[in-house]
Amino acid sequence: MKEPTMPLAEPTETLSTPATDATERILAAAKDLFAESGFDAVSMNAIADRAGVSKANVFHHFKSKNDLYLAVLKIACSESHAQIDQLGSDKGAFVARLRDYSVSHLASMLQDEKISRLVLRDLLENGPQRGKEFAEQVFGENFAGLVEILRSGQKKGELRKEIDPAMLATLLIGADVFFFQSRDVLRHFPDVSFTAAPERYSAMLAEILLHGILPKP
Amino acid sequence: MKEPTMPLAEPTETLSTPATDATERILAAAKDLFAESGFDAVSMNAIADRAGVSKANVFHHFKSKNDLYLAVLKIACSESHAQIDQLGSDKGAFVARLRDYSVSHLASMLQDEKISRLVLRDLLENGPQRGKEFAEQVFGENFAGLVEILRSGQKKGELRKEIDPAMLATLLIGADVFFFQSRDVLRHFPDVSFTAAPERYSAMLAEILLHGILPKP
DNA sequence: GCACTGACTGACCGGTCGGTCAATGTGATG
DNA sequence: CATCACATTGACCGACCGGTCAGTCAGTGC
Repeated sequence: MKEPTMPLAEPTETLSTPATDATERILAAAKDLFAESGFDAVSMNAIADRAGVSKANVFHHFKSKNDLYLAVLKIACSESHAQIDQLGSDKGAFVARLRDYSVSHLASMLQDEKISRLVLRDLLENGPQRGKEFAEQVFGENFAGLVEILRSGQKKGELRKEIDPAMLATLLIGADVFFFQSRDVLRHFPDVSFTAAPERYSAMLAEILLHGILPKP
Repeated sequence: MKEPTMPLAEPTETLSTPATDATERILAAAKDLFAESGFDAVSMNAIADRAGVSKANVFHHFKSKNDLYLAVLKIACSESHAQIDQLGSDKGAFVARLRDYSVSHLASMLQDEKISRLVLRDLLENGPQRGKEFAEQVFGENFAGLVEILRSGQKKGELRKEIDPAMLATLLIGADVFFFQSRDVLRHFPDVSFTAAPERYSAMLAEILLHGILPKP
């Protein structure tokens, strides 16, 4: 926990860097630590140390620990939202779209692990609602978008009528979330061979689901 | 957080109850609180209060907070293990077995919510390994048992050869874990209709998977 | 020169944390 | 009754928590 690193990042930039330099360093440090260990397990001292500022300065830029956490979560949610937006491309056949969604969704989760962990932790924790609103909105739009894709496919007859789109969406997202959460554990099991190859996991997932989804095999 | 409840549970039993009365009350209180809020967010004072004893007495029966947590987790794991053992009944056809497993597994998770939350939290947390060994063992045996069922079904030709048993097992367990974790969130989504009916969720899950699994639809 | 501002800091606050300890009560054994 | 083992307790400790505060300092406008 002792990291007095980066006392001064780039001394040559002291004039060119904006006044918000410290604020951004604090946000970055908080993002890392909150994502890694959660709200309770991170102290303002630790954040200040990693950001290279004093604890009092953190309170100068953010009125409370909760405020800082909300700021971090808001940024994470907006970044998450941006990634999700470019997921539902309307091109191609339904099967291709679903395969694409499966691969892209998991890949985007793994791409910025910190953000995913941050949002997921806040969303699935049942403690005091800190910023559950933001996280739930992101998750909700993600979910609704997927349901929409499935429903449109269902109307065109590319998805069996008996299938509940919300159930299938839950299964798709749940499979990705579970992979994200448990890959470190699954890695220890001899039977599991896909923990290091998420794209293979996505492909197998789509394969299993499709052959139960397609109306005519 | 103020619950001075049960100062004396049953005063008539003071003699009939064994000397380990306090120990059991401490374990019960710790189980509840740890399952509800996790290790860090629970103080020894809170546990002592709920158990109706002094904090010093808790330290008399358990040498440290970590020790108490491990004791709770050990019990939870053994109970979890007992429930899992009666899951893999060898009777019936493969399809029925898989349907049965899907329903029973989720039901057993929901039956003792505290235990499930406790084990899952410890297992999926990436912080310091408190008792990850125990939780991982339980989860591992659960997983291995399911893989075994699937493999035997595959040998008899009741499961497509292209299917990776470990992948299918991950999907089955992951679907249940995700449902368990996110049902409070999913409940807020208008498209979702199964949050209050886990047996319907299990049935739909089996339905989707089977029609992709069965070699001849 | 001077007033003003915002970034920044070390020292400090009340409170809670996990953990310790000497003292007291109690029940069984002799 | 004396003794011993053990359950139980309130008082206490140092460490750390989130948060506050008085004050330093560099830059800016007049």
